[in-house]
Amino acid sequence: MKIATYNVNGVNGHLTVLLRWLKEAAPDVVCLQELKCPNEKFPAKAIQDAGYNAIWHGQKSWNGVAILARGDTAIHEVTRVLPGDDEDSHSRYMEAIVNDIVIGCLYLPNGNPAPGPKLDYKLTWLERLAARAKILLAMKAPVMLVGDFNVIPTELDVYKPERWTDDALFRPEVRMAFKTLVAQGWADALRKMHPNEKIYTFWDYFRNAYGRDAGLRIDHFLLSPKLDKRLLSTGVDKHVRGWEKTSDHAPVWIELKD
DNA sequence: ATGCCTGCTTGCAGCAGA
Repeated sequence: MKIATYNVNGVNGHLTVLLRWLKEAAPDVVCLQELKCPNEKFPAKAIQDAGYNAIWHGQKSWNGVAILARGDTAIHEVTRVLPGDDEDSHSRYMEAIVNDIVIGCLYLPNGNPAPGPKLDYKLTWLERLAARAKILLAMKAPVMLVGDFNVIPTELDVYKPERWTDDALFRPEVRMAFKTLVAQGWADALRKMHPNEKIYTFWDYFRNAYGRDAGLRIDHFLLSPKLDKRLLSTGVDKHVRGWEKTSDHAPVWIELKD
C-alpha cells in the first residue's frame, strides 16, 4: 500500500498538477493540505473522475485538509477537529480510518512571524497534537500522523541552518516540541529509512530555490510501532516541484506491507 | 531588515505562506 501526502497550495489553482501526479504516482491513499477553498468549492468531481473517494474539510482562502482513497476503498471519518480548543476555527486536521489504519492528516500552523501570537498558536497546536497522538498510540492500533508539520526537525533538513535559527519552522522550542512528540514512540518514516541523506519536501518560490535545491524537509510521516514494522520504502516525488503551475511542496510517500 | 514568488480575495493591493 502506497500512502502519500501533498501540500497542494490551492487545490483548484493547482488541480491540473494534482491530477497529473495522481495518474502518474497512483497512490492508494493521499493526504492533502492547503486546499485554500471552502467545502463547496472542493473539486470533488475531478477527483472522483480520477478514481478517488474523498473526504475534505475546507475553509475560505486558507488551510483545508482532505483524505483521498483510490477505487472502492472506504474512508471512515473519525473527526475533523483537533481536540483541545473549541475556539479554533482553522481547518487543519482530519482523522479517518482507511484499510484499518487510523490516519491523522494535518496542516500544522506556520508560526511566523516569531515570536508572537502566531508562534504561540503553533506551540499550543503542537501540544494539542501531542495529546491526541498519545491517545492514538495507547490504542495500540496501526496509526499514522501525516502531513505538513511546518517543522524542520534537524540541521540536516534545511539547506542553510544558520539562516533559519529564528524562524518558526526551526526555532529550538518548535524542534523540541516535535522531538518530544516523536519520542512518544513514533517513527519519522523518511528519516528512519534514510538516516544521513539530504531530503527536502519544500522549495520556496523565491530566488529560484528549487533550481538551487535550497529546500526544507517539513512534510512528515509519523508511524506507530505496528506500521513502522510494515514500512518498505519512502520517497519524495521531487520532479513534481519542477512542473508548470506547481505547488511549493512536492508529494511525499511511503510504501507499507499489505 | 526587506523583498523576492504565488494563491487567494465580494480583489485590482494586501495578506499569508515558509
